[in-house]
Formats: sequence, structure tokens, C-alpha cells
Amino acid sequence: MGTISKALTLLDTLSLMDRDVGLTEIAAACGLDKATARRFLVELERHGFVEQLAESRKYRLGSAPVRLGRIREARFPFLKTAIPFVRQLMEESGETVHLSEFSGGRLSTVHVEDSTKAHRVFIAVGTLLPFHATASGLAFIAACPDKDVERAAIGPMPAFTDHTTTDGAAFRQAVVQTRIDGYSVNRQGMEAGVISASAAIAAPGSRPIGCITVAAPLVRTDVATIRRHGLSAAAAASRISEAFFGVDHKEQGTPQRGRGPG
Amino acid sequence: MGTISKALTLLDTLSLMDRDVGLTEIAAACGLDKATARRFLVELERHGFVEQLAESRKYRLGSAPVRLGRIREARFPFLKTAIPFVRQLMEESGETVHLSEFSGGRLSTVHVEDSTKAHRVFIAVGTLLPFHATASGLAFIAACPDKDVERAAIGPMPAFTDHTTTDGAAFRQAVVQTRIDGYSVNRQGMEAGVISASAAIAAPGSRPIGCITVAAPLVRTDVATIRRHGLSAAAAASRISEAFFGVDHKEQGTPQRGRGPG
DNA sequence: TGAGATGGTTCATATATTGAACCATTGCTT
DNA sequence: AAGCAATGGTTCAATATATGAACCATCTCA
Repeated sequence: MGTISKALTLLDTLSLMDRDVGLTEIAAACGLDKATARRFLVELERHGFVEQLAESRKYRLGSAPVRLGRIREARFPFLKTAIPFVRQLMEESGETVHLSEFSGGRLSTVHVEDSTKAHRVFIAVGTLLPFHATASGLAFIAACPDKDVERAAIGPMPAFTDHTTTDGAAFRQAVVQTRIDGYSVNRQGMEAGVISASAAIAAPGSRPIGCITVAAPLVRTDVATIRRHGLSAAAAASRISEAFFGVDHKEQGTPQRGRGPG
Repeated sequence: MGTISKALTLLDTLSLMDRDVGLTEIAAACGLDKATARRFLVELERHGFVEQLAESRKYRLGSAPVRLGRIREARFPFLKTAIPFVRQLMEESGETVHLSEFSGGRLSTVHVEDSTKAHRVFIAVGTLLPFHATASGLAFIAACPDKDVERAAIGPMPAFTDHTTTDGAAFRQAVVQTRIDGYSVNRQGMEAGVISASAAIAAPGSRPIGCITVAAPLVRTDVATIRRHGLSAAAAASRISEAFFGVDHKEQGTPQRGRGPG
């Protein structure tokens, strides 16, 4: 692996830790030597991708990504386009709704509209969504070409709860069902007591751009309710796709070869 | 310079080009060999920092920074906090107002609220703001320690218009005036026909976090008006700072040693 | 005050980066 | 249609660069 990949992996690791971290800790988390980790951090800091705190000497994500993200959004306004639909779906369903995007070979949460109910599901921005253990991941992979599904099906499937799908056959079956329904459902696969329904946001090209997902406490979500959420999510996904790609599709372009999911 | 720095510089260069660019062009823009540029682009793409378009094979900024930016904002909500004040200042002044942030040794625009008037100033998100040629830069540097001012004063000062400050003495004088007024003014230093007033957003620590700036067409902005804009900007900056750092200042922390401005 | 963390640094060694020259494809000109 | 010029992409020997074990300096806490 090249130095750049290692540094970006470090950045990624840092982004997944939701607190400020020390040198030794982050080096360990990335499997890097302390000296190496430090050189990476210094170079990343030079460019504003990480910040070091003056007093504690700990490191955290910097503000350069905010700038780059804004530039990206200004030219390719995925969030701006999608958020109103996310909000609407949250109001319609009454449950927490989150938007995820596929990037760098992984699916991750980029926006959350929290349910206004007291008893609700919490999801942090930046959360990674494994294909086998989340409704989002399943919806995404089901909308990908079969070769992507297959790659995911033969990959490792860590169990997060007793309900997580951990074998390829069950996974493939779930993909088939998702393709039939037009939305995916995941019952407690990631966290006990949570049920989610998700739909992929199609893009011109072979892979969808991301997903929109309703996450609800299991206790108030019966079969009919989750079906309603799923259908609403599918409708919202389709509206987002149309809003984003429908009209001025003049050479927005679609990326290629991003290494496949799985 | 290390490989990581070179790759991040490439990413930065790409972000400053407001269109999709080809391999040869970006290699030239970064002063890199084609082969090197390509390896960088491939590694950056693996992590979602750039995207390659399937049809034209050109490259553009990817969506990974959006994710990282969102995580950063979720934990350190500078934009979320500041934008309402930016908007309010736009409404109050009737002119385009932009918010800039200091990161990676440079000041750049992270948010713009456009004036609703037909004749107004346009600023793109991501625009770099040189210290010697913009009200924002001046406001920022004037709020920094003297050593930062001095470093900027002895650096190169490219002229963007006939009105750009290009010598150290005039620059230092402008810093003094800015410190007296509590806001900076720049008259056509970056672009002919535009006058701006800016104030730095203070942070606990030696350097401010960024600036808030009113940019107006020169033709309708007399001395009294620009003073009004400047005072409003200073008031807004102070409110942002208070909103962001005032209340729960419990170990938000402030970064150190980001290589100084200039 | 001393043992155990932690942040940070050094430098010989090992490894990854580099770029000139190359090929393949496309689009333009004659 | 042939030829030319540009562009994207690749190769591999030369070399600059990254690496990490061992080191030092602080800090904390008993």
C-alpha cells in the first residue's frame, strides 16, 4: 500500500473516532509506528485535514474537509437536493431518517433528520454502514450489478447482534427480496431493538449514489408499518434521483471504477 | 516535501479548478510528472477524494470530503453556528456576505449569502483570500500576533488590480488601521469595482477562526456606508464568537502551530 | 521520587516513489 | 484515409523517500 493510502486511512480512522485522540492511540488504531503516524499527522495538519490541540496535544479532524466538501456540494449538490426529501420522509414516518452516500468503496451516513419523538433511534453522521448488517447496505448492494453482490456475499460478515446475517446464502436471499420489494428491511442486524427500511438512490451508471433509510424502534413497528416506511423510502429515493439527475443532466457525469462494494 | 503533502496539494489544486480536469492538465498544474499525478489520483480515488468520470476520463473532487466535513461540523459546528449571523448581516446590509475560515495556513471562503439585489457581488465557495489583497485577509491577519503580520508583510504580494496593496509598509499601515477600527476595508484590491469590509471571528487562542465579510459594488458604497458595513460585520463576528465559544467552552480546545499565515 | 504512560525525535536501513520513454486511443488536419 | 498531435495510461531501473527500533523528554500518579 502506498504512503498516500496509509495517510488517508489514518484520516479515515480518525474520523471514525468520535473524540480527540492521542498519538499513541491513533498509531495503534492504524497499525502504524508512532513515528510514522506522527509524520502523517504533521503533514495532514499542514493542509488542515487534522488539528492538534494546544493543551492536550491530542488530534482531531481539521476543517479542510469542510472547505472541500462545500466546493463539492456547490458543484454537485447531493445533500442540498436530498435533504428536503429526507426531512419530509422523517415527518411522514415520524421516525429518524438518514441519508447515506457511497464513497471510497463504502457506504456512510452523511445526514440525519432526527425523529421528534422522545423514544427514537439515534444515528451519528459518519457512521459506516456494512452491506450485510444494515438496511442501507442491503438496499445499496441490491441496486448494484451482480458481481458487486457476489463480492459482498463472499466477504467477511461480522455479527453485531444475534440477528446479523452472517452467511452468504441468507445475504443473497435478502438481496433477491429487496429487488422484488424495491426496498430493504433490516431487523436488529446492527443494533438490538432497531428496525430499518431503506431504498437506494439510483444514478445514471451502474451503481446508485447512496440510500435513504428510516430507522425505528422495533417495539412500535409492525410488519405493515415497516412496509409503509419501505415504500415511502423508495418513493423518496426515486424523487431525489429525479431531482438530482432528472433535469439538468448535462454532463454531470458519473464516476467509474470506484473499487466495488464488498 | 513528502508524498502526502504532494498528494494533498494536488487535491487542493483540483479543488481550486472549477471544472473537471484531465490528467495532463492537472499534472502540469501541480508541477508533477504524469505518472506520479496518476498514481496520486488513483490513490485519492480509492478513498473517494476524487472521482474519475467514466466517459471523459477527467477527474473531479470526490465526495469523501463531504463526509469528513459533515463529521467535523457535527462535532465542531462552525458553519451551523455562523450561518444565521451571516444571513442576518446580508439582510441588514443588503449586500453579499461571505464567511471564511482559516485552515491549512490559508484563509478561504466556506459560505456565501448572496445579496438579493440584481447588482451584487458574486463570490464562489472555496475562493482563496490573500492577506494583502482582501478585506477578509486583512481582518484576519490584523487579529493575529505580530509575528504573523510580519511574516505576511515580507511575503510576496501579487497585484490583482491597480489598487492592490503590494508593499509591506502600506500593508502594515492597513493592519494598524484595522486594529484601530475593529474591522478592515479593502477597496478594489482583489477585483475592480468591489469594496469589502470584514471582521475577524475571535477564538480562544492566538489566532481567529475566520472572518465575516460584506462585499458591495463600489458605486453604491460611500464612506459612511462602508463604515456601517464594517461595524455590522464586527458586531456579527463578535456574536458568532460568543455563540461558538461563549457557552459550553468545556474543552472545545483550540489548535496550535498550524503553520502561520503568510 | 521513581515507575509507567505518553508525545516526540533520530538515523541507518529498507522500501516506495519517481520520471523518461514507452504504448494505445482519440480527434483533428490535410 | 493517412498522418499528426494530444491525451490517457504504463513500465522499470535509479534514487529519493519512508520506516521503525531505540532513544529522549515530560507528565502523572502513587
